[in-house]
Amino acid sequence: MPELPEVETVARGLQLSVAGRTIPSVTLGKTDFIDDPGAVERELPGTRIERVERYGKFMLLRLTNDSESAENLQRALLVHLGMTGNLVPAATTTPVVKHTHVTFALDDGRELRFVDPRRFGRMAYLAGEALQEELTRFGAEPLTVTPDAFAKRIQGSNARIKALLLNQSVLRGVGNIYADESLWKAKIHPARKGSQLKRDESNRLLRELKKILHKAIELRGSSISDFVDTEGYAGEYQQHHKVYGRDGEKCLRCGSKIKWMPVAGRSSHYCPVCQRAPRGAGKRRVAGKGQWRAKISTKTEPRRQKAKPKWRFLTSKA
DNA sequence: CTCGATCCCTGGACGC
DNA sequence: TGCGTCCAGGGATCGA
Repeated sequence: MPELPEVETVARGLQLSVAGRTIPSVTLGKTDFIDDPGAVERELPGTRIERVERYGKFMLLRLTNDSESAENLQRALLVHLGMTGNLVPAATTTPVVKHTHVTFALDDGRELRFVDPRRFGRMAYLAGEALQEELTRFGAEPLTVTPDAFAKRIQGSNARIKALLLNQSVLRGVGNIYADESLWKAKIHPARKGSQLKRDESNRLLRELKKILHKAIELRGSSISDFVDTEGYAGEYQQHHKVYGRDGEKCLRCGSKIKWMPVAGRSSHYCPVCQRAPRGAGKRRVAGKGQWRAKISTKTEPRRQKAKPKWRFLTSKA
């Protein structure tokens, strides 16, 4: 599942493989994950992929056309890989795998294919102010944020630290795996409130998060299900996970049993001894009863049907 | 402000 | 073997 290191891996691969190429044409399959499919079909042909960057968990394909200088990169294709998405360069003779939803022809005869079985990925063509506006919705880049800025965002909130790490408007790029791993390394319980973290804890957390992200990038990310880089190789960081997916196994630091609890709607893996729980953690108030009950999952009822709101990059006001 | 619940989606794991 | 069911999870939205 692509988080910052996986997206960085793919972006670097694409920078080497497709930067500089022009897109003669675009072919769309299913489009329900595209903000404005018409814009992609209309605007992409004839543009050049100037460079490929990572922005949080997004990839930015910076585009130019003939009349623009490469310095004026006011157009971009934003691609979010969701959980199962990937952008893969391929020869046209390479068989098209199932769930290939977008094909960008390239001027060297190859294709860039967007494949995403679950279609949790997102794609949008944005230009000018809309592009700028979209990018400002996101928080700081984890690899470069200063300890001061990080502490300010964390300590200024009563939300739980796990939720803050996952919140893309606080930090951009951190997902469930690297949140759990960095909290374990920094010995901070996921349910601690941001405002309750001491400055040295906030510093430690950021330091460990950066180290983990760098190491994971070095190892081309974590391949949990079927993540592969641009050349088809799996990442290796999953072999270094200390808590993620290890519930029931022994803590590699103290030998206690790794536990699991839902925090911020996501499974959180932690060591109950190394990462001391805040007061009241693991309990919640049951509405109307005035009782406390263990928070361990009461599984949800069967869902009802509901109209599907079309996903938008920008909060639509029209 | 912060929370949980719900929805999107499909493949893989698991139970019978 | 072949069903059905549950689950994973990033992110938007909505109501509490």
